[in-house]
Amino acid sequence: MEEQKKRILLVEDDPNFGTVLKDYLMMNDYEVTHAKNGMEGFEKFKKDDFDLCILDVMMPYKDGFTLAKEIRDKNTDVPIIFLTAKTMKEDVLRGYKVGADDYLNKPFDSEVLLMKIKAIIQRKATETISDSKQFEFKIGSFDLNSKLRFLRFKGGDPLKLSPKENELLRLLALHENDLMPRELALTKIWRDDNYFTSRSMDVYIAKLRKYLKPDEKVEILNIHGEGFRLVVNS
Amino acid sequence: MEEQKKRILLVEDDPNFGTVLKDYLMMNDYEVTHAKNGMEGFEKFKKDDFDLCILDVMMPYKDGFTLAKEIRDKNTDVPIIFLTAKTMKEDVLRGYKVGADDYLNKPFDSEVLLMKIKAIIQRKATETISDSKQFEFKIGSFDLNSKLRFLRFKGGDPLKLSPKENELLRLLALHENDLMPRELALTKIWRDDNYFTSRSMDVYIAKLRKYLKPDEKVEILNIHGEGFRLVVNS
DNA sequence: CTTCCCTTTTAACCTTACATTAACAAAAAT
DNA sequence: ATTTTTGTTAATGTAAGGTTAAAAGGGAAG
Repeated sequence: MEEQKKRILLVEDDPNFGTVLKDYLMMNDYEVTHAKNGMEGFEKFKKDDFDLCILDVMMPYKDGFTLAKEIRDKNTDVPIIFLTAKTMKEDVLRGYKVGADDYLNKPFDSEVLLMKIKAIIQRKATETISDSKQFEFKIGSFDLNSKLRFLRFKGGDPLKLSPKENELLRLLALHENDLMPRELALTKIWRDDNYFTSRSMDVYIAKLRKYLKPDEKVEILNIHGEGFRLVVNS
Repeated sequence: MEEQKKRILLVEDDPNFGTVLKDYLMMNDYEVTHAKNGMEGFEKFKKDDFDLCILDVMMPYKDGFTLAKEIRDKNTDVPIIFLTAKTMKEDVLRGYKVGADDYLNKPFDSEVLLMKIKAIIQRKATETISDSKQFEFKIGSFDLNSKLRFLRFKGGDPLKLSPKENELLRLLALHENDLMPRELALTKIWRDDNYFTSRSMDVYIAKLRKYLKPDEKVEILNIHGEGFRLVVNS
């Protein structure tokens, strides 16, 4: 059963150690983004959604704590694990202060790290209850519930949407009446922008158009070379 | 306002170390129950509600893991911290398997322990908001008593549920009409998310559907790749 | 220790759901 | 005019879920 891979942001300045760790994590089915310093780490963090951050404490320019604090300011929820050089009590305490979820002393056992990662990610998974209103949209006379993945026309029987259909329609709805760039959907939903994913997206646009036909006020327009626009005519 | 003191169950066979640790925790405003071995630990656990369990791994008669497993069977939520004699990888891994939240190697720094305790208790506190003591549910014309593990249809003869059936139905009921993520059930009930546990869960879903058949208004819907939804149609 | 019963997991087989790719048509851009 | 982009439908391959049955565990009682 292919689960969605969990995404990890790894910030580690030692290139050897960083690469080894990255490879190890990737071998264990995580999608890893490796940043070589605090600056880069923060940039990458802002660009993407991660399920976990692993931060080295000792780094030039911007140490792990400072980075963690910045990350916490943007997002109070991502779990953070610190890698500390050795048992430095101050480090550990400071880490917890900025809201770390755990720490590991180098050198550490890789299997233990894996277990911690698993435990932490699972923990977060159970916490995530519901931010309901993020997931409900009105599109003309349709109701889209993108958490339960259905589309209902005027209180009729809900039409089940596939994950991709759902995500795409949701993105369009988020940009209602505005341009939803092709590239955006491809990078956010397909996580890759190439000929095939692009054609795949077109197929999904066709499906959505079919679903939305019952309300002739709602249409998905193409903006050649740019993307699509979900419009609701009054 | 006087905060309710957090209750800790400390199971540690070394009388000296145990007493010192207990005193230290009490000095830091925790209410501590100290059990000298696994048996006693379990007895005390059953008698009271605790916010956290700290278990020594190495104990005569009943080691920390066995105890943890018993505790987990009774309560899937209490955080557990293990104290391991030294960095024994096997211990650590085994600990996580039975659902530990963390572990500490002896000798450890007491301040670090305090931080961990604080972090863990806080974590649970944010998780456990409304989800407190919900053990009785109305599901269409069924009554589920998940404390006694039975399901009754319109006041008829109660059907006895197995532990897993019960837990699963309870989770579904807690999320009635909403998505109950697969991952949630697997991590909370099966404590592991892999192909086999996932298939096992499907088997249980089939069983529950059979049990719920008498009321055709009640159904368990699948949301492909996400989880299940217990719906009660009006 | 063995047997029995209850629970859970594993296996097997089948159905449904999804995403991708191909193929061809139509628009739009150059 | 012809190259690129988009529209649409259908075919294909794979993964997830439904269901039943058999195997494996585990605890209590004999």
